[in-house]
Amino acid sequence: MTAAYELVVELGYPGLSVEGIAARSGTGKQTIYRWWPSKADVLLDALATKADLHIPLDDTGSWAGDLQAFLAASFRVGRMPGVVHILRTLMAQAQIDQEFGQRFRVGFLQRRREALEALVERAAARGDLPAGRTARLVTRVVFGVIWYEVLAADADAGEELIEELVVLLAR
Amino acid sequence: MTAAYELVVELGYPGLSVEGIAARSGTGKQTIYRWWPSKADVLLDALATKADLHIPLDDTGSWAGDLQAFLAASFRVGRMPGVVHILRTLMAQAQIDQEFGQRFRVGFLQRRREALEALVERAAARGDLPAGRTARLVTRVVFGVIWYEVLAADADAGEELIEELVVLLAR
Amino acid sequence: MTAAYELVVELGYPGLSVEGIAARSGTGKQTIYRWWPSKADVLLDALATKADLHIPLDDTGSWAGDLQAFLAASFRVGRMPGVVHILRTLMAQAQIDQEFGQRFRVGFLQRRREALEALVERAAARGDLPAGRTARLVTRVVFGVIWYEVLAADADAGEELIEELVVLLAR
Amino acid sequence: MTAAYELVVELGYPGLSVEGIAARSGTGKQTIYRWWPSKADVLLDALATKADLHIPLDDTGSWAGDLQAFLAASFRVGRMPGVVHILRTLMAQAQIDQEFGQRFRVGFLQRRREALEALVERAAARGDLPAGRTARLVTRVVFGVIWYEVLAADADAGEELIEELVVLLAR
DNA sequence: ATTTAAGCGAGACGGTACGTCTCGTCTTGAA
DNA sequence: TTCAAGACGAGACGTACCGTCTCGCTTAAAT
Repeated sequence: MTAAYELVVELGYPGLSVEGIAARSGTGKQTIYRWWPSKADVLLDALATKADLHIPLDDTGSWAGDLQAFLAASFRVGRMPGVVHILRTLMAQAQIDQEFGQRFRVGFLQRRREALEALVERAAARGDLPAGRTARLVTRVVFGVIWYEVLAADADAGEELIEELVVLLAR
Repeated sequence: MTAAYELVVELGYPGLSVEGIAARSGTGKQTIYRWWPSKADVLLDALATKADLHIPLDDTGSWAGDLQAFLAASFRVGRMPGVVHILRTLMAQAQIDQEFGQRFRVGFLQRRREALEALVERAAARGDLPAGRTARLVTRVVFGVIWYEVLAADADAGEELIEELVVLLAR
Repeated sequence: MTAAYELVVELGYPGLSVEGIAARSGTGKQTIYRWWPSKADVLLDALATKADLHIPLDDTGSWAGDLQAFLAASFRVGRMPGVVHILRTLMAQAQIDQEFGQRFRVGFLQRRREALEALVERAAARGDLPAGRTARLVTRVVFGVIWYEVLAADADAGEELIEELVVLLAR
Repeated sequence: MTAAYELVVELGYPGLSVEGIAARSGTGKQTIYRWWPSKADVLLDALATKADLHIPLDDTGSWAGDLQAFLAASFRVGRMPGVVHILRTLMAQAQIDQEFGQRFRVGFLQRRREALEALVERAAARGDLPAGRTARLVTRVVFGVIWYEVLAADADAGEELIEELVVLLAR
């Protein structure tokens, strides 16, 4: 079901209406309102279902390796068709719709931040985290760069950015 | 005129309608459409008019000092009432409305990026830019962190983040 | 069960929904659809059950007396709380819902017409029916006046109308 | 404009929706809501516009003649295609929708009643009104019979009913 | 005593229409 | 000639019910 909405999204637009989702998926509008509080939440579920957003947290043996893997996986997901478009839409809705914003921040953004924080803590425990790289700084820089890329960039980021970030944050 | 819209915005909402702006400012809707292609552009103008977004590019003598000044000024602007709300709304609209997105990226985001790039170039010319801090990396990190703060943060950033960033990017 | 719906009606409105009836009576919607083809039919049954609509056809010895008794009984029923409201609703539904209209006309209106016709025939047999008072004319006039009272009147009819009708139709 | 809705009505049903009226007439829904408080009021206007409901009140010289003319004109209007259907729908809505009911009773039913009352008064002044035919009784009987015919009859009334009524009410 | 089946309450489902809202365009009337 | 005021066509919003459709659960009869 969510898969169907995904399609709507890919073709889709901010001319995406609950009306349209219902028509496309062959359901009534009420059914959608029964399960999701807003169309942004449908999108969020669709994103989670369709694009498996799992970012690997396997121990590569070093902080540099872990960070490199994390960034590479993140950019790989972003290269899937439609994903960037959905991410933009979700972040936009989170600004516009207070309540969805809350859900999005807690259920999505914070969760990802925690994943990265776990990596940072592992590095700290391992002892190969350079000085001054607090979990807070690292998450802000990493997710800041990623989201800025998604929301504000005119050109694709490419591999060099990953490399530069790894050098910056892991020496 | 733009000043009046500002007020609308501060009181305002994403329940901000062209209808409402016109009523509040005592003009007809048509008059607004004559001057701005969308209500987001009104907001953008209002932001430029009301909140002087000038970021000082005066030479403080060192890259660390320049960066520190730049960041401090940026966060100071963000602490003005309503500004963060407007920035969020503009970025959201830029995702939703393709054409405004183009104008916003070129006329606003890129312009600020160029300001910071000028600082980086000055540092490079001066010779006190640490290795690996390309203009591209620095702008992405700085604006990434700022925008992430604006769009995604649950708590205020505070001064420490500035300090950490300066240390990170300027040794 | 029908008694419960009656209550719904008395409190009720044309904001009367099958959903509401089911909730109020503590049953499922399906159960109602199992027994009645539409909510109007529920109302019709409720009317028959709750308000005993029996109109006395006992021989009073004269056509004038019979007619007087018939009219008095009819108006008495109409003065029961809720009955007029239900009658209005039923007649309205009969106009809107073709199939219920059929059932209502045959099973309710016609039945009552036949009762009055029997009275007219008794009068004719007795020989005290004034000239020109055919069964058809009498039923149309009597039920016409009653229903016009129910559907269109702004003020209550009162006793004088009965008297005038008796004089008109029975000399 | 109202003429267009008339068409909707003639094809129409209680499957008549504001949505449908708007689509058919090439307007937006809001425009309809701007001008009429409910779709029943649209119908009422359409009836007044399309079917000229003027009932002649010319003096025929006698009460019997006046009444005969009034009844004949009324039945003639009722024989126009669609008119009976609309009348039924309006009366039904008047029962269901309190506020429209008020408007319908005062602006339509009462107005017609007054027209007939004028005839009765003329007859009284002329002196050829039989005893016992008060204005109230006559209007109730005449409109009662007409509306009963419209709302409850299974077969058409025909001319004999007019004749019988004239005899009954004008000797 | 166990099975079978009917009827039940509950309520999700695909739909339709509601009346409200805002959009961006078009039309007036006064200054 | 300009512009405020606001009507207009369009169409999405979220709500309310419609009538149909499973679901388990409870009886009650038939085995």
